[in-house]
Amino acid sequence: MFRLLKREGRAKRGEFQTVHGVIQTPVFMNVGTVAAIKGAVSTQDLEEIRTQVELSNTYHLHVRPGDKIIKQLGGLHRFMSWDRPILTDSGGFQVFSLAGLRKIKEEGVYFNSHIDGRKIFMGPEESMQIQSNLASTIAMAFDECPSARADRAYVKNSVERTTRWLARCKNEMQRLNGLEDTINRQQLLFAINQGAVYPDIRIEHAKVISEMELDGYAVGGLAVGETHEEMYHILEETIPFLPKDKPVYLMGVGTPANILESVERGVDFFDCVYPTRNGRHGHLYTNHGKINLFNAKYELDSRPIEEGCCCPACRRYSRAYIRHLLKAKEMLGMRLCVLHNLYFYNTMMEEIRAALDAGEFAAYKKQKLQNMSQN
RNA sequence: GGAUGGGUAUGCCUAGCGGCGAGGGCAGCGGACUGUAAAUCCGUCACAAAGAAACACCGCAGGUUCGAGUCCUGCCCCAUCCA
Repeated sequence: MFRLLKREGRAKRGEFQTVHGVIQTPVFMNVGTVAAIKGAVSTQDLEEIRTQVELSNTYHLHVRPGDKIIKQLGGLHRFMSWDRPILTDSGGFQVFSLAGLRKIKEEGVYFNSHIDGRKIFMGPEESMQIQSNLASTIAMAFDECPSARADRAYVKNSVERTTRWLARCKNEMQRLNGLEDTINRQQLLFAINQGAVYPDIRIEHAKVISEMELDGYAVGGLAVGETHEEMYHILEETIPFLPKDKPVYLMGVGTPANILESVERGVDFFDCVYPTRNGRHGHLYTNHGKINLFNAKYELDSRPIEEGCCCPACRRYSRAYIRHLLKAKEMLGMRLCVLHNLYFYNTMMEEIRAALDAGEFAAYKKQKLQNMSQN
């Protein structure tokens, strides 16, 4: 399933086989929480900017339009017209991000819908059933993502519950994959390591879940308030205790620099809202650092966002024009910015893979970081 | 010429109905955002300034009052209507 092609230190170049095609790793998954990449991005756009995997969310799609409706329509792939891999997050992150709207119990989590306030219960079994209905390529285990500021006792408790939840997820997923009317009967399941910034809890949890034989292993609960150094330290401490023959997914991360540092520490999968959200907010990634197109200094700038960039925005439009679109709140402005940023991320991942293939990742990383810090 | 309604800070719009050192919105300028409750949020937006000390033309000029953006008088503009 996961084939290791090359190693450089802890960094890995691999291929992950799925029923929806092969994923070349390291990979950045493009985030489309509600089965849409915000910013009016179409499937055709994603093909053009060479997206490999799209990410959607269990909680959001359960609330609207409803996973049963998506199942009736043939699953998420058919629904959104995307035939390549899709990873669905389990709703675990919403336990964290919707903190004001939920209550955690052993059986699962009681949410109040952020759309209409109605009560929703989601536990490990429900999350698996929803993800099975969505028929994503990869399902994520239902976890709790504790805050970086949570104290040790809370985190220990929470992680132990997440482990019990993982066992339930695995059983339920096996059951669902065995059912006749399941759309994707080869749906994969990734476990999620937690433990906040406590290395011993992380390591202990990594050991326990490694023995449970999942298809991949995520590191969750990072980039939620701790420093970059703490995050890198946790990755260094934890990843060695995850299975060597399974992909490692760092959830929700991150900046281009975060990705380069994390690839070096053994991460294979990434996802982050930065390229899409920052794009919508006019913040653009370039090889010379990040620029904010809303700034007055770009008013008369007739250059593309980045010289030499082949994305749909840079091939035709100037910074001044895109700035105007953003200021005029024209949708095209956001769209072009989101496409540029996703293209930047997807292209950087291609460069990373090429560098790993060539055994030159260390040099590539150093050069890329140096370039990007110029601004 | 008459009637009515208005003129509020750096651009525009607006709250205000005797305690205002004047509230809000837009525009402008800047920032934040890491498994997306986010095309969102925050700051700034007269001058000066951490001081019981400084201090704005609320169209203009007077007046009433302890106190006026608010009330009164006159004037100047703007809008609409009528001659």
